[in-house]
Amino acid sequence: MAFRAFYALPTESFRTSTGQYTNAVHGFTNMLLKLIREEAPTHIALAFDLDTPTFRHATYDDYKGGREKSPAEFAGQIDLIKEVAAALNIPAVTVEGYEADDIVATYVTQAEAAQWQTVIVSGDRDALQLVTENTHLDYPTSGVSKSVRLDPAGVEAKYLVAPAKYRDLAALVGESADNLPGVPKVGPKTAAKWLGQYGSARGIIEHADEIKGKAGENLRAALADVERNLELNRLVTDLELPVPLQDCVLTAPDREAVEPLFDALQFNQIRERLFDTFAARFPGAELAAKPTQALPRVQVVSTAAEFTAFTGEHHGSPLGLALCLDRSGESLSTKAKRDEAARGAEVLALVLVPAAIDPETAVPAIAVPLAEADADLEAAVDAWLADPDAPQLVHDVKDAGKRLAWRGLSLRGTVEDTLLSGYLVQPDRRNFAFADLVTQHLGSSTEPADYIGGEEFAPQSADGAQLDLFDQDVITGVTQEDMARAAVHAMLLHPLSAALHDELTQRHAEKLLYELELPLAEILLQMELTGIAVSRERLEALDAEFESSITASARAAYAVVGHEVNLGSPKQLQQVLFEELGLPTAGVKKNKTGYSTDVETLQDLLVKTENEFLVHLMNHRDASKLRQTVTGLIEAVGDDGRVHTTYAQTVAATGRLSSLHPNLQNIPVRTESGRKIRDAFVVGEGYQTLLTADYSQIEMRIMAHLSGDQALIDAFRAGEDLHNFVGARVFGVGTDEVSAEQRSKIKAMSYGLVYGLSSFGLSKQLGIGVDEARELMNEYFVRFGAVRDYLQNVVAQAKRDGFTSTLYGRRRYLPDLTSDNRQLRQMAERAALNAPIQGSAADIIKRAMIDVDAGLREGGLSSRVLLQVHDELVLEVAPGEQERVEALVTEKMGSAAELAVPLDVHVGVGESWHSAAH
DNA sequence: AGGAGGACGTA
DNA sequence: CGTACGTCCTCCTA
Repeated sequence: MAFRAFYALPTESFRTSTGQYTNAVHGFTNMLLKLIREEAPTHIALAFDLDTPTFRHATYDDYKGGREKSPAEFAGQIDLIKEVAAALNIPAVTVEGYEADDIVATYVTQAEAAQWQTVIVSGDRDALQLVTENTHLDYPTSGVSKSVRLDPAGVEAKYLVAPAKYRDLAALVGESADNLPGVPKVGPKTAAKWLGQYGSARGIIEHADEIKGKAGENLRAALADVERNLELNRLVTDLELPVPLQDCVLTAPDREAVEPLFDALQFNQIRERLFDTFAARFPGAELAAKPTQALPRVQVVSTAAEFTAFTGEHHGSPLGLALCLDRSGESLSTKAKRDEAARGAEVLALVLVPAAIDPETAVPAIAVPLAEADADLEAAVDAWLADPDAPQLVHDVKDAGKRLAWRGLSLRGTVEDTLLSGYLVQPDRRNFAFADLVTQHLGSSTEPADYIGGEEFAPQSADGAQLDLFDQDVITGVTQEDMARAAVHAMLLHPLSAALHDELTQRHAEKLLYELELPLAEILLQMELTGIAVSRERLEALDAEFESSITASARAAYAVVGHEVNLGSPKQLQQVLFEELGLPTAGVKKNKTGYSTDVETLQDLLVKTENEFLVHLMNHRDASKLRQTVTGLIEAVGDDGRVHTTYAQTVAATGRLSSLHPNLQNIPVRTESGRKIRDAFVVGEGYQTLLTADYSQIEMRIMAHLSGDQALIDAFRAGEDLHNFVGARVFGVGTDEVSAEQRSKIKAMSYGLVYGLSSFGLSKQLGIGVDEARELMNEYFVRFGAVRDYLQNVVAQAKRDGFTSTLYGRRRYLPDLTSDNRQLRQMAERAALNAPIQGSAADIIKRAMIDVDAGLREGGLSSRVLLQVHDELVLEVAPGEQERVEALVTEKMGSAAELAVPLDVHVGVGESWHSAAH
């Protein structure tokens, strides 16, 4: 069952911050609680195998042979399950030399004798032989959550024989899981037929001579196997058990035993379920989860006076702020539409809750129905939101700020954002939903019911009248439940932000939050709201251009093969390339579906065969990809003629931003036709020009700084062409004698090093031998030895600490560095190599964005930052400000960090993104 | 309808 | 067997 739980749940989602996987523990514990809840057993025991040999191994060397070693992620989870069992006072029984099944068989036999009702829960078919009228088997059908309950009739219906004869059937058929071969070509049906005729396996063996045909021959040849199987699959029913059956009484667990273990396992939701389960089973026991704070009464305010009275009372101390959003899009048919609706959902109401809730006070917390607010109330709310001395706690300030901005409200003065602090604490997490952070960091739930103590949530109107439950007209579109959820959310922001603040303090990351991420969120919000202007005409012209290119190359491709084929389908392409056209498959790389059809493969094939189809296919790929980008952009143009991306500030584990809806960080630039797309990003109405500013070779500079390699530092200080400089030293020639080919090799290697490139990878990329690549790397490291020392040291240090750090102290945790799985470990090593470099670059440009933004404000300039593309900023320059902005951006970006080498910034201006960059 | 897999765009 | 991302398409399954 533990193994089943392991395979049923994703390892990635169940991992503690120390790197221990817990998915099997989680699934198993869950299954156990469900059993206790639904079966209400009086007695319970768990049986485990040991990893030492059993008497069956002594009989048959290859017993259970050929099994794969259990995955590294499973390691330790059985022991943890045993610890869970111990905390719950449930015996976890093992017997030296025997298997779990034998333990089960012994208990069941004793229970039978006492005429108990018993349920066996096991995924091992050997248990089928134990089923009787009083002993049933829960046999899992998928994962650990679904199973069938088998009684004797059920066994017979499913396995064609009565439980008592199942052993005989299995002996004939064989059991692959135990590496026990049976009679060849004899499956359950034949075996069952024979058993019907001769009564038992013994009877069949005695009458083996009478059985006709091929099956009979096979049987006679396999008699020894059948005999052996019969011996091995008989379960032992008279073991000496360390815990007698009558001692396996289910009792209430000790909270003191459960809490520290579940803390260590970082199980929070399941912990509540556990206490609920046992509280229901043992009403007297003091088990219920710690009582949670009551939800405050929430007063719905409808006048500016009520609002300012409340906020005035709490002036200077932070209020938890939560929004009620329009949820009408939730019923849309597809996920894509629902997601889009959710992104654009309006704010209908906001709820404010103070840190200390005084139940005696007339107004402990308030809800403000924006949808119904009059101008005065709206103005009062805006004044409060924008007041820097009226601090708020928020989860996802950028999102909240954007939704408020859509209704003309500006959010300033947010002092804590639990999304951002959650990210800094665990940067590799993908999901920072508020409810998940609460369960993880506070161990409590966000369900309103848990805070209302069984009473219905009952907000009041100003005159103290209780508002009608489920009266959705109280606040337009907002139900009582919505409000209750928002109130819980706003209330929990206080303890959650405190808990996260503590964790940030422990890892010295407060500055990252307060001086980097939080101020940046405000800038990103403005960038998203502003968007970047595009020329619809240019985009549409490109769309048409790429479309005709697609049509032409498709037609030409069809002509070569003689029929139409979906060129966008790798599956159909495999058929055409390797079967119809008969292109050589030797050396072609494979993926899960067969031979790869990626560009690299197509290029290789083209060199080998010069088949024209490949050219048309690649042209088709290029044009399709470009068209996708263009169509996506056209669809994304807003009513203001601008494209508004959203920056994800808590996605990239290294500290980078990512861009989505649409992604403006992957607009083509490498090819000529791709660059035309950048020409469609233009300066907006009322502005003079676009300006791009990018760091040159920032990651290499960071590597020079972090490694302290004097040769590399000198290269940057000399201001020479980096790759020529490095090439000159590696190849032992003058700086101006480095050939173009040498330069490109050096360039590939320099960048590759930042990613943990191997000599194999380098050889593949450069199309040279592995030896030559290794030689090249050796030569490089002879000249730049401190780089090698640094890279090795980063990994070693990360292995000791469990995390890497950037220049600004941003951490990335890499538990896989100590994995037994070589592939996982090596991936983690490369990530460890890269994270400080990529992450420091991310820190630096974030710092620069804040400084540039501040500089623009202080200088009274109305130019603004529009985009960030990892090492590049795109600004929109107001008339007459170009010179000052150029100087400002160059200065602020150049001074964002003090490195051992200069930070070079390249600035360009132009009416489009493309022309500004060239 | 939704997920997996493949492919490919950026730094 | 080079890091970090997001999006699109096709194909398959529920």
